[in-house]
Amino acid sequence: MAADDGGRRTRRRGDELLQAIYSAVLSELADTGYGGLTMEGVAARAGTGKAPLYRRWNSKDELILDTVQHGLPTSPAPTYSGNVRDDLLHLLRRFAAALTTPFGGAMRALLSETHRRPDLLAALHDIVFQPRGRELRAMLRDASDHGEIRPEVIDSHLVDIGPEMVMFRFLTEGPPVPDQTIVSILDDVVMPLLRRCGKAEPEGSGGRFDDRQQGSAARDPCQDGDGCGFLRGE
Amino acid sequence: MAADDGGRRTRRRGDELLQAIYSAVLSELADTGYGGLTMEGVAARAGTGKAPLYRRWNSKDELILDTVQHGLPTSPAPTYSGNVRDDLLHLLRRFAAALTTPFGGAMRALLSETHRRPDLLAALHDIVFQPRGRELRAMLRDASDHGEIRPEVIDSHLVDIGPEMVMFRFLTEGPPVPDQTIVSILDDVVMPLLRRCGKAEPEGSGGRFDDRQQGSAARDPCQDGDGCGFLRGE
DNA sequence: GCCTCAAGAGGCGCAACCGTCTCTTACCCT
DNA sequence: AGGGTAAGAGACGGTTGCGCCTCTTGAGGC
Repeated sequence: MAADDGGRRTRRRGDELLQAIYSAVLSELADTGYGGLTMEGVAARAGTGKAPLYRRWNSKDELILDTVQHGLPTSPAPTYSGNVRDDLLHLLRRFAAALTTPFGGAMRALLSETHRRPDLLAALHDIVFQPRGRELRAMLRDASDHGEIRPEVIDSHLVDIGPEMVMFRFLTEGPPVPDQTIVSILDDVVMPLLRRCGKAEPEGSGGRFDDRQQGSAARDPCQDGDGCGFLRGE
Repeated sequence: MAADDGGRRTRRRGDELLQAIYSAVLSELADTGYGGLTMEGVAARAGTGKAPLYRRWNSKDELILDTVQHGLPTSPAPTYSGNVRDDLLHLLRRFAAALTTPFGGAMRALLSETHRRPDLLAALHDIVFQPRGRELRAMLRDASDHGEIRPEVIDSHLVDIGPEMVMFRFLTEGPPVPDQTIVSILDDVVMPLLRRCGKAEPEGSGGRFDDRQQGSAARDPCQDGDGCGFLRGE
């Protein structure tokens, strides 16, 4: 009955079983969505029974949260090679490729539930967004040291636009994100913003801002140094 | 039992009832998600029974698709006032405000299902993305005629970045999108890209593109004139 | 004011899933 | 080798929603 074996004779335990369950949760999320995920479906896909699930987790929500915290695939940190465009292109392509795996479907399903599950949103930020944002910024710092990009953008949200737009295209058009879309995002949006183009001064005519709380954020977000996670300030 | 009346004595018919059902569907989508939406929940929230639902639609999927096609709230088309930044700021704020209503929650729920429901994705594009993209472009054409922005960006995806980023922030942080985020998106990303900053030429060193299919798309997307819907080419 | 139609309410059988449980049996430790 | 532990499988009662149904009653046309 197991989905991924033809007639396994061995009986898995411990970490091997755990990884199979995590993998099954991601696939179930991708296939059936958050609301459609069932414990029986996870058990069947993992080739196990419900008892091992309920022995480890008390509920579906706990299982999913734990999967986010410990069962998501990891990706290697980007490194600076001397050409920041090549590095970013590689990073965006890797990201787009990852979204074609169950990881992408799971992300889609999880994002639709974040307003009902703040703990899940926090976990996504802790596990996915902020670590990858930190790695990306470390790489861009090297690029900045070589004069390839403006240093002041590194601590701004501008850095995150590339992955954000790839993710957005994934969400609204589904995988795979075409390679030419990735290249366009990089060359038409990301590189111009990172390289030379400063921020636009609001038109000289009239009041510069009609906002209440513009402060420094509207002009130079995150200049305070922290508060610049991958997708949101922390 | 009805959610929105205290003890209605009247009995609604025709369009009044239809609108109540559409509204209930949107609220249910926002509250319970796509998988969590039930016909009984819709009926209860609309203050009606299941029979009027099944009299009009054969299934849950049909009801939801029809709601997308006929029950979504409309927004006034943006007009050019002489200052494109003010107009875009107003547009983005209006969009962000709309996302705090059940419309936003419904969009979140629907987007998580688009890979399973291509018809739904197509409906979203036909009803939401493309019409609004057309209106936005019409407004920007006026701005271009006044020399406020570069004319060549109007038929590119750059135009859509503003709404896209607001939507992305909504999806990953939940409503409401802070006003300073909107202002930052506008002044740090959208206006610089629309105004003066050309696209980046890939570094002179080495091969310009290591892509297979760069063609014209990587350098000047959508210069062919069509294929530039709000969120995707058509 | 009568008559028709459909709204509002909810019962019904069916199916799926939950969370618990029992039972057998493979794995691991000593 | 033997014994404890947990994996794999699935039965169970309970709950929930589906889709269909009936029934009563208010609304609107004539």
